[in-house]
Formats: sequence, C-alpha cells, structure tokens
Amino acid sequence: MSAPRPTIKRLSLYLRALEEWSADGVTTISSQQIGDAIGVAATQVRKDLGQFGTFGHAGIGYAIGELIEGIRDVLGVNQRWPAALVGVGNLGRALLSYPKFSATKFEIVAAFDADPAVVGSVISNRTVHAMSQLKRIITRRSIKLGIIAVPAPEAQGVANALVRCRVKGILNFAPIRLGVEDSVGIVSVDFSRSLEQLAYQASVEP
Amino acid sequence: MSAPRPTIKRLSLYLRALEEWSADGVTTISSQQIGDAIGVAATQVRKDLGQFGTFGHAGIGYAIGELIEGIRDVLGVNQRWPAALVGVGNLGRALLSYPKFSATKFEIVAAFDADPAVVGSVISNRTVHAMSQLKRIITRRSIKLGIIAVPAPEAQGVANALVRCRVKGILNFAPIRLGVEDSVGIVSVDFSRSLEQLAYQASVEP
DNA sequence: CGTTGTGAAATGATTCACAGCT
DNA sequence: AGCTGTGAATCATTTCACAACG
Repeated sequence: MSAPRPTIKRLSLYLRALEEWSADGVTTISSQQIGDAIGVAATQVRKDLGQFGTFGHAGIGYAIGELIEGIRDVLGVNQRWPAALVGVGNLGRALLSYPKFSATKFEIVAAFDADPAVVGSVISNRTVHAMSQLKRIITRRSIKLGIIAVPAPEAQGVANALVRCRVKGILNFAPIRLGVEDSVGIVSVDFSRSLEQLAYQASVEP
Repeated sequence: MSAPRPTIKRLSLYLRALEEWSADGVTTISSQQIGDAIGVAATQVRKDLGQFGTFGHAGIGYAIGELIEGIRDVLGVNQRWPAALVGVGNLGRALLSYPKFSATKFEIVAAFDADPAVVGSVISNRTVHAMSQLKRIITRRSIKLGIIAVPAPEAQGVANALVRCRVKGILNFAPIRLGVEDSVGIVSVDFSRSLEQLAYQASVEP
C-alpha cells in the first residue's frame, strides 16, 4: 500500500498551487481546479489524495488549509530540514541565495568547501567551513540533508563523508550516479540530462 | 509505437556511461554491464535500445562507438543546440560556467537580462544583452533553445517572448508551470520540488 | 446538483522466458 | 557458451464509471 513514486512528485505540485491559492484568500477548491492548474486529470488528483486519507468533502471540494496541512505531513515538510551545502562554486552560491528555500522548511545552515581560498569567506550570511569540520558541524547542528555541488570526480567522496555523518538524504547536482547505502535517500538534478530530454522533445515534436 | 518517456530518461544515462567507457578505451559492452552501471535490469537496457533499431550483436554485445552514435541520433544530440540564457543571477552565472555543457552539443551562446545594471557586462566570455535584443540575436544566431533562470513572476513573460522567437524548447528553472503551445518542448528543474522528494524519502525510509 | 472516494477496466512499463544468432 | 531481440506475462499507474454524500 506504499505510495507510487509519481504520486509523490505530483503532491509537490499540488502543494505549490494550493499555497498560491491560499495566499490569494481562496479557501475551497475542487479536484478539477487543482488538476487544471497543474495539468493532470481531476480523477488523478482524487486518487493521489485518497492514498493518504480522506481530505475532501463531497459536494463541496477540499478545504485548502486542511489539504495543505495534510500534504505537508505526507511529504515530511512540516518538520525543519536543516541542510549542509558542500561546494560553493557558482552553483553553490546560487543555492545559498535561492529565495524559495527560505519560504519552506528547508534551510542551508552550513556551507563547506575543499578550497582553502574560499574557506572562511562569508556568502549570503553563511561562513564557508573547511571539510575537516563537516562531522563536527553536522552533528552539532543536527543537520539531516546534504547538498552536493562539487565537480563530478569529487562527488562520491563527498557523498561517503556525508553518509558517515549520518545525513538522511542527499541532493546531488554532480552528473554521476552515487552509490550509498539504501537507508540514505538520493535525489539527483542533472542539467545535461535535462537538456538531452529537451533535445529529444524538440527534435521529435516539430 | 512512440517511445516511453522513462526510456528517454534512461537513454541519457546509458549515453554518459558509454562515453566514460569509450574514453577508457573499452570497445564492447553487454546489456548486463550497462544495466549494472546505472542500476537497471539488463532486459530493460535491451528493451530500451530495441525500440530504436538493432544496435547489438548476438553473442558479443554492443560495439560502444556504434551504440553511442545511435543513442545520440535518437536523442537529437548529434546536432548543435545553441541556447539563449535569460537571467544572469547566481543561477544564470552557474549555468554559464557549467563545464559539462561545453563537453556536449549544448552551448549557451547568448545571455540576456532585464536589469540595466548587468546589461553590457561580460560573464564567462559572454556579453549580457538587453531583453530588447532577444528577437534579433536569437534569429541571427539560429538559437533553438531558451533557458529561463529568472524569478518566478517573470518566467511566463520570458517564456512567451522565447516562443515568439520560435525556439523549439525551453529549460525552465523557475518554480511555476509554464503555459506554451504544444510545439515547444518544456523541461523544468525545480529545486524546492527536488528537496520535497528527498524529504519524503528521508521521512519514510529510515 | 456538484463533488468526492473507489472498485473495475484500460493503458503503460517492466520483467520473464526463450528462440536464434555468432 | 554467451548474448541479443522480442512475444508473453506480470506489475504499476491512470482513467473510467458510478455509488454515496452534503
């Protein structure tokens, strides 16, 4: 009875749309409207939500506040997720200043880099620490997520180090497949792969 | 008989692994080895490749060079894909200096920004142009892809402008769903969503 | 009425099993 | 013997159809 992966991806999308409606003062919404907003069928929305409990009200729709709370619970976004960033090149800097993170429960609370030239510098209010401090700071600050923004050849080593620090999940921006024990979640973002998907779409669809 | 979406995603992964083997001088490989390298079943690899022709040699395996060429053709990566970047904040700068792009057929050949303070500056060898130049330069340089790295509220407007310039695909980093005509491909990368996937994994798996 | 929740049917993707080639 | 290509079977996901509810 565990949740289909595609459902989880859509839950994030529902959540964002709902938060926007909520900010606009809307209090009630139908599965049809949710579906239209993100481009899936109304039935799909109902099936997805039905997996995790009964949030809706027949004849009325969904109470937005209630539903937001429910989805946040499912996604685990109701707890804080302090994160450690490893690698403060251009991408790392972009992540440190990415405004959306602060709007959510995710927060990069510490940054690390192997390059002595940047260690000690302050970027978007956070000091860059040496790799030797990784274990100490992650433990001290109860950090649960690691974000890898280093070049590919160093990524596996960083992943190993993060796993030894007992992080629960790793967001990986390096274009390689990381091997880690199953208890650690991995989500990868790979720009080149995204571009290849796009090239495929663009070359078959015209 | 059109290709399953998941197949296309895996093709990118196969391609990268094959390129690494090729660089190491390996010339022949089995579906089993490919599958092991990226974490899928050998049968899956064969099914995927079988969709697009017959690349393998029974009893032997796949000739790496041949297979790389075949996959590149399928993905449309054998042609050049000049791209225009819109938005040169931290993320845009990271993309301009992302080394992997230059190793592939993708290349950001022009950068644009609405902020007069950065227009005219040079970042990683490319001059930042004003938005008013978008149409002229995209047409002049036969640019086929647009990359959106602007804040969410501006993203739809930028997408509309890119579509008017007749780009074939858009890589979107803004956390909203872009509405465009079907003939334009869209691939979105959304960091907050990725983190939510991770939070879900991390909160159910331990 | 309009809208949810959900079995049942349809579609889509993966895995199995094996014939056939080298 | 080793390995590919593929039809058939299994498994997963989406869509349909509709009963139940406010």
